[in-house]
Amino acid sequence: MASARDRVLDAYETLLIDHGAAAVTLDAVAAAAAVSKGGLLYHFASKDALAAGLLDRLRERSAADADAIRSAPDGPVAYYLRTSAPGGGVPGGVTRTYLAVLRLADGTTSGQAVREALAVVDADAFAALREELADPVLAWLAQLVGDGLYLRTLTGTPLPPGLDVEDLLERMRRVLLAGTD
Amino acid sequence: MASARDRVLDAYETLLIDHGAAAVTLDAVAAAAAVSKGGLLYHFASKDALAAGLLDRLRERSAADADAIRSAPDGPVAYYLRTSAPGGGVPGGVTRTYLAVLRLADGTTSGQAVREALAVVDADAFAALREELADPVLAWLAQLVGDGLYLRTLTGTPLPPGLDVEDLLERMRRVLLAGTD
DNA sequence: GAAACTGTACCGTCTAGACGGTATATTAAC
DNA sequence: GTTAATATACCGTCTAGACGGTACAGTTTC
Repeated sequence: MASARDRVLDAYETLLIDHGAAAVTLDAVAAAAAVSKGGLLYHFASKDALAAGLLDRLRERSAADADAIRSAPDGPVAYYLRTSAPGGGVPGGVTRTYLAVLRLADGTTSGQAVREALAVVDADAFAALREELADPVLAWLAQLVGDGLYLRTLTGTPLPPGLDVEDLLERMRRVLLAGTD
Repeated sequence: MASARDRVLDAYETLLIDHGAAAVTLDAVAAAAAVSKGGLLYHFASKDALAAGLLDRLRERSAADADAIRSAPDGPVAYYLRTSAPGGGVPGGVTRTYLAVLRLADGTTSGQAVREALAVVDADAFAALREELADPVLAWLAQLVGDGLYLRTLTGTPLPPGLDVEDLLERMRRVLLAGTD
């Protein structure tokens, strides 16, 4: 069994993604992590500290993902789009943490810290995409497409009927090749 | 002065966008709308009814926007991207309502209704974009770029340095023209 | 005179966080 | 080498405050 601290963060992510920020109470997180409320507060002294812990995890995983994206066999763009897409069941790793953090992106209290963490992740991804695409506008375009997919994953909006991510990838490849002329 | 009902919905939007869903209490909405709590509850019998009222407004404005997008001088794509972009100060109209509703898109209670409303708006936009772009993959691509901009607006993530929406638009025009061959 | 409010007082529920307690492992004292 | 002290990792309960919603009597607007 994973450490209690990790289990708490996992449960926090799950609750954020599946039931939204409103459903996230300390009691609910503790119950989902199979930890007592006292135990939870031992590891994270407050709800804000819990959020800060998730941001730390996001930064860690984003940094670790930077290596994966650079060494992806199909290239950064394909990797980025595939991991952003709603299909493929429950996302894991950075994507999961990223989606959970998006749910925290209110304008409230620690909202500033959330925005800064998201900005770092986006900047990392942009840098990784630029390794494949020298043209910054094209890299930005590719990233925005991926972000659009993220938004759909976040809201649960279905894909247009008859289309899937591979169609999109194929077209993106053509667009990007043509753009590098 | 606008009708109290409209002022309540305006205040609700503002609170959602500027301070997040957590800050939205009935008291806060009433105060921001310069309406008594009793008056608020006269128009919207519960918090759920208030959310439902915002979804109604979103559907109305989305339908009204369908006309605007079709008759946009630069074409649907340019219109969609420009109104999605974070720049240009506080957004108004559909964009504003859409961003507010995104903040409601938790996995909770009325989350199902929210997702359905967002799906309708997205389907409307997709249909409008397809009037300019016969190829569904290209239309989807254009929409995803716009949605990526929405996500940035939502999270307040800054644009990549040295780039703006017009750079993106110019590149999109080239991509889309090349794609229609 | 009805519709559209205002203003206030109140209730029940939920929640964050405080707090005190427990079990065990490690270290220090003698 | 055993006793004492300390640190770590929790558990379970309690409380003060916030929030949604009710109730209702009065006031303005048309």
